Amino acid sequence: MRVSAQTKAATRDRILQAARQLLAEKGYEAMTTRGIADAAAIANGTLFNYFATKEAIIACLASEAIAESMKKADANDRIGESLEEDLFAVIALGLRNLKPLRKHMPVLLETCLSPLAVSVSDESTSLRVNQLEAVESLARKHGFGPLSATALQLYWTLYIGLLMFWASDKSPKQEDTLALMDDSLNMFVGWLRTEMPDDPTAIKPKGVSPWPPSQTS
Amino acid sequence: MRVSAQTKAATRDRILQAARQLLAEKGYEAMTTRGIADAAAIANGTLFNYFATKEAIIACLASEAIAESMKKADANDRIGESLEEDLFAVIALGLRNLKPLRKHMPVLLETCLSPLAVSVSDESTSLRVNQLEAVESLARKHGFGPLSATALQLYWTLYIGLLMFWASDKSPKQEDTLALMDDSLNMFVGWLRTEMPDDPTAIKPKGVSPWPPSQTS
DNA sequence: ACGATAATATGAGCATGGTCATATAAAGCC
DNA sequence: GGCTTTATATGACCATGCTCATATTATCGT
Repeated sequence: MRVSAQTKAATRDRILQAARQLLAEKGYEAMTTRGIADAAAIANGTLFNYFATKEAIIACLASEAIAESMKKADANDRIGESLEEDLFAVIALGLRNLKPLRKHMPVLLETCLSPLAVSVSDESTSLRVNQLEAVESLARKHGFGPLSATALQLYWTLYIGLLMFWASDKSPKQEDTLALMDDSLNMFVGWLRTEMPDDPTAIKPKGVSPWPPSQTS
Repeated sequence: MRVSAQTKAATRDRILQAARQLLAEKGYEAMTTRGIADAAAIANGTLFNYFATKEAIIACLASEAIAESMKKADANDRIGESLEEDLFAVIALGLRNLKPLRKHMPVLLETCLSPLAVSVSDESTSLRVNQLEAVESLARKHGFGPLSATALQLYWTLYIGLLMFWASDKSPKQEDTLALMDDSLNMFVGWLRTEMPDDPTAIKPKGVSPWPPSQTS
């Protein structure tokens, strides 16, 4: 039973669509693989030809959402006044794209985004790598040298913590999350300024020395 | 079938012991509730009279380990030169007590320690609360005002990130974890110094003004 | 057109975590 | 000691995630 690549892609899409809907309707646990298979009009076993595990399915949903936002962020390569500002913009964009999945972030984080994770799926690792590359590139543009592994580790930890907070943020427009984001980034970039050596090859914005570790914001 | 409190406690202990052993032997997934029940010489259903879920069992193991270290930390109320130093000591002690569970930290973190979590069990929330109280108390002793909710949030995020890293730290004596811990704490306390107002009611060590936001370490 | 081939679909089946009606026996009362 | 009460133990049972031997059918060589 050979099936054209087109058909396969279509089936994959049906699965993802079904999963998206069921996740929204009933939540992660009540969304069963049998339910997804039924909604996608395939047998239960077939589902696992497309995705190795139930987790892989939602990992894919999350991955798509974040990848989407990274693409948009890449397109807009305007450089802001500070690294904080630019990171803020990128992350905020990511949150906007993840909005439909917000209520299910705990599961997503536990299953596929956990920092330095067991690397469940390729999706999730590439997701992390991409994001960190974007951060590094932004940092470079703001006159920082290459970020140490530790710096990236800390960034990712703070990012995950932020997503966690966002997931259960009860404030009306989730403005508490924005506040936490502000603090996280201030803390992170402030620390970077004290730790990272200046990178002479970097593009320094406006001729202003990018590394006097003085001001807070 | 009434059973004395003694017997119940003994059964509970047998369960925990069995779980500890099976976890060490076979890992979390291969440790089945039936296996635990058998090893504890009770029926499968009985297990769930003592622990609501499989997760609750390991949450209990982790909780005990950390609580143990908190007790030791409380006993030793010597104040060091800096807040970083004291936090370092507390966390290092915690890691020592968690050592037997190190290889299973990912599961533990996912299931019962996740930040701002769904609050699976009382064990885990009280665990977080206790730890944060200890941090706050230490901060006070070093001349910081009461920590904001954000500060505690950031601390917990960094702590979880550290445990994550530790879990998969491949360096011989996990010295990379200590390095990350150092950086995390420097970043955190450095940020605290720029953010927190001085607290005049706090015990200030050695009459030295505890809040000039200048030096790095 | 028509097998032969092999990629894909299928669903019975497995072990698991967890539930619940029922069985069991310890404690209290006479 | 026998009878009642009731907290606890029990294991058959359920739905679930996932596997795998088998069935199915699109494609290709002729």
